[in-house]
Amino acid sequence: MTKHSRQRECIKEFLTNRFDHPTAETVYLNVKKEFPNISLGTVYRNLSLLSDHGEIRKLSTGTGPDRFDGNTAPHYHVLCTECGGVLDLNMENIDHINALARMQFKGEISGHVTYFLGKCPECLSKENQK
Amino acid sequence: MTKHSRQRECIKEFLTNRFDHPTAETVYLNVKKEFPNISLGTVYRNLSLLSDHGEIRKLSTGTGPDRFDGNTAPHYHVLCTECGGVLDLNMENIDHINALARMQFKGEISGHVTYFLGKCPECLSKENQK
DNA sequence: TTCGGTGCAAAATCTTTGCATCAAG
DNA sequence: CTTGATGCAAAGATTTTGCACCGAA
Repeated sequence: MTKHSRQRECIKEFLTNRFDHPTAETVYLNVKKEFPNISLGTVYRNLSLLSDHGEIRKLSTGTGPDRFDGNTAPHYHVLCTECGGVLDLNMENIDHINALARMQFKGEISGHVTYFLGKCPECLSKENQK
Repeated sequence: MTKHSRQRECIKEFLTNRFDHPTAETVYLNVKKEFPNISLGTVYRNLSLLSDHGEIRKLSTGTGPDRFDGNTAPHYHVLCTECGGVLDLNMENIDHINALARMQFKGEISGHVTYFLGKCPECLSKENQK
């Protein structure tokens, strides 16, 4: 029931080649180069659709707009508290914390959302230069 | 430099006695009973201030408005994917994951944000009644 | 031809802010 | 008095949506 769309394909491809977890606005600005008439609404619609289909991942950072990740393999992120950037973290899987949560919870635990806070290498070195 | 304010005191007290992690809107509606003229803006300003001072905690759930917790002791939460409610989880501390993150990250890790996804006991039992 | 997708603009949702006035210290 | 806090309304930021038209199957 989902038809093919060149815009959606372009959005997905863009995300697959970016590793800085861009916002919808950034995706919009870039996809606009290939589709000058595309609208932000279409970008949001496609990002939701791709995310619902598990083809991309949506990241909510608690501050500012949501970000999107073309890498759907399980991994974690670090949110830089200085520049607001989001970096990948290839740390080992920590699904064992789900079991810890289940130990005292009377409902059902299906998973968890975790991201780390800190400073990215760039902001850290700028700081040390002072 | 922070002056005392009866409104802020009331907001804090309200949060201290609620355990369902209300949104700013809910805080507003309730504090309004005591201060009929209070405005949403004042509620937001005070929630930010209290949060900055570490007197309450702000919870971003990735869906819908932020929620606030009067309990500042470290603990985790479960977000019910059915009703959207947020429940406390008194599980053991998992700060060891910060060390795991540091193992491969070249920047600085200061902490983490984690919440679990699942179904609360109420939604789970309603589901089983079908 | 059919029905999902698009562009555009308006609306919805959540939060912040400017400003005149109020009240705590 | 002085200065932070408040109430109100307007503005901001982000995301969603209605609708007429377009394009994929």
